[in-house]
Amino acid sequence: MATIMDVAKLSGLSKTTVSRVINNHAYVSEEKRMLVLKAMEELDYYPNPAARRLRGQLTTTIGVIIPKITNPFFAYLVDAIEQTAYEKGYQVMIFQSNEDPVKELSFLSLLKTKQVDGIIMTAIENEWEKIEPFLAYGPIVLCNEYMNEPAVPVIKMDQFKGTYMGVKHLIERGHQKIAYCTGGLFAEEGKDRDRNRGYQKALEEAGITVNPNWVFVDRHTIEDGKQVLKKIMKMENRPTAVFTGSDEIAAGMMAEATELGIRIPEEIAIIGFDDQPLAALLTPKLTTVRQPVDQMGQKAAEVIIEQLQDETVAICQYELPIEVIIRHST
Amino acid sequence: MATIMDVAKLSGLSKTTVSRVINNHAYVSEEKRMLVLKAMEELDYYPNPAARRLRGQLTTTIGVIIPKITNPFFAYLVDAIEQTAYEKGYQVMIFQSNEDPVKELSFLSLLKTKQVDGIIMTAIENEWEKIEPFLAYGPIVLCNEYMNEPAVPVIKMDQFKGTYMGVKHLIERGHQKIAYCTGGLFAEEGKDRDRNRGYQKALEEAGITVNPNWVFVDRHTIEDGKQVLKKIMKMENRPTAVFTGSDEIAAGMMAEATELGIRIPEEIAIIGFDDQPLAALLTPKLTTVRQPVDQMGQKAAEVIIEQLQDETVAICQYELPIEVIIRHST
DNA sequence: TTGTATGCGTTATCAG
DNA sequence: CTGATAACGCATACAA
Repeated sequence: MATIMDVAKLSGLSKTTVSRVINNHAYVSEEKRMLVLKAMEELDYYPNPAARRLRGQLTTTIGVIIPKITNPFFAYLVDAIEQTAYEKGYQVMIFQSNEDPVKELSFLSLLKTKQVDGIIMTAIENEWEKIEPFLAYGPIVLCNEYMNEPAVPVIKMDQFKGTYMGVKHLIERGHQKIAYCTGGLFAEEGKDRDRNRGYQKALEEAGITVNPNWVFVDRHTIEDGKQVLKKIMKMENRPTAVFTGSDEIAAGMMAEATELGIRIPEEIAIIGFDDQPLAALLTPKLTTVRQPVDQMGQKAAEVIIEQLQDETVAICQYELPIEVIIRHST
Repeated sequence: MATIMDVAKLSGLSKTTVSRVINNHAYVSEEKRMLVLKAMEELDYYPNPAARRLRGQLTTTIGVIIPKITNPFFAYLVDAIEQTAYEKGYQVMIFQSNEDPVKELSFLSLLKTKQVDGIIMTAIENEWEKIEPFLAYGPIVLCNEYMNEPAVPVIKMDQFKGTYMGVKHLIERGHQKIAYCTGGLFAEEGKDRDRNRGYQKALEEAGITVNPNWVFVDRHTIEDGKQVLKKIMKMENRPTAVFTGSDEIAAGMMAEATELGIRIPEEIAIIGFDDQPLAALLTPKLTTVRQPVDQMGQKAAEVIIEQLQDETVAICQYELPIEVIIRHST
């Protein structure tokens, strides 16, 4: 590995001058700049990131914290971020928290030693009070999650509206008994709070009251979906439609329904969330709420890079549109 | 961030001694060791990886190069690797090559500056001659790919057998006209060569000759699958079964078949590859060749860590079992 | 406009 | 058994 010293020697100049051209400083004569550039080329020189980090420099590295890469939603999100970052000359490091707050904190602390210049968080496992101090070491951007304090840039989707529209679609189809399945809790605050409100609002407007028996919390996987469907089918008074928190859950429900010989949407209508490729492959094709995951990833990358390049840039919130894709499961 | 110097001061010892206890060197009295440990604890000290890297030290970081994270096969593979590595105290960095040889090389060169201690490659985009030199900087483990030279550890699955068994299953079901769909080329060497051989062997044993019109190369996506099915359906003399290179392709074919009102498996039987969660969600459920991706990822992580911890360890090849999961699409 | 000297946090070498 | 010192590669304050 060629070092800055090698370049200096070959070009007959000092380390300092070489460093200056690397970092595009002013006060370098065009003539010497060329000399340096030529030497760099010749030696295939590339600055050692470890040395830069040790100096506390930025290194065009951004970290992305995700709960789980096997969740397609996050895989696509990461892909979009990576794509955009790469085009702008940034590398991304992917960290799986597995929803473990301790891991999340340990990833955040990578900022301290400049292992990463900034971090995009796509979920939040800790109290904001625990996360906030890390801002001193580098920018944090929230993507797909948000806090009420406007201390950091946020890129999110209008989950309230998405859910509202999804449930409304069900109502328009004539359903009155609509179950609700969420990855979070059915609470005023915390995860999926906006979705919860969207569900409630839509029902309320139609003069329907929430039936707590039909609210399923903390459901994530295909297996969860299967269980939920089984549960529903055992109920005496059962819903005719269900709004789910992800296409996976919806897929699990559909698989179980097929197993049990229950017809969709005739006996039970199902709507998903995300619009993953999977959705269009199911039979019947799944009606779902599309999240513009590519746009979101792209925006998140753009915003954090902007923060990195210009510390004074304003802190904004971005809300991306969301839409219901009507197929054949409702 | 506390540094080694802070620890030294607090414990009343020198940097050197502190460094010695960090690295478990011999020749440190139990008494001072305790002093140091206590100070480290108190200051929440953690060695700066950048400094270590600069010194050319190992840093318990392993890199994984994958083509594309949105491909569920690789998402699950990465997840398994990450899980295993984490348990053993290693972090993993994920790099997407997007099948770009240049990117692959740039990731490999991270070894030079010890950004990563070792690399697991899950695909190979360059000639081995280009990759081989990087071995001088750290171990490389091949996972899901292999070269004929035994210079590096390899963890692979018996793709030959998997394909052979899959095609044989089709033959046992009475099919004689069996199409073949691969992500690589239908060549003696290169990507998917073992699968090609498995297909040929199974046909040969049954006295069937390969029909080149029924061989589809370089197919990867759901969309590709749809196209292939359309093509097949337009043929005058068309196959009654098709062996596909991935569950995605199979899913695409099935979706298109449903669209066209073609019954599976009656009119055309389809077998997938991978056994992704998706496979059991399709209608009919997809018969597929299961790849033990979790085991493979785990083994890959174990092997590279072994290499890292003991340079003299033997270079082995591991071949994992593979099986046909018979469901309802064949 | 250019160069010298210093320090970032570690570990290795060598002397005590 | 312990400690001072140099070196890893780079960027900056300061000098020239």
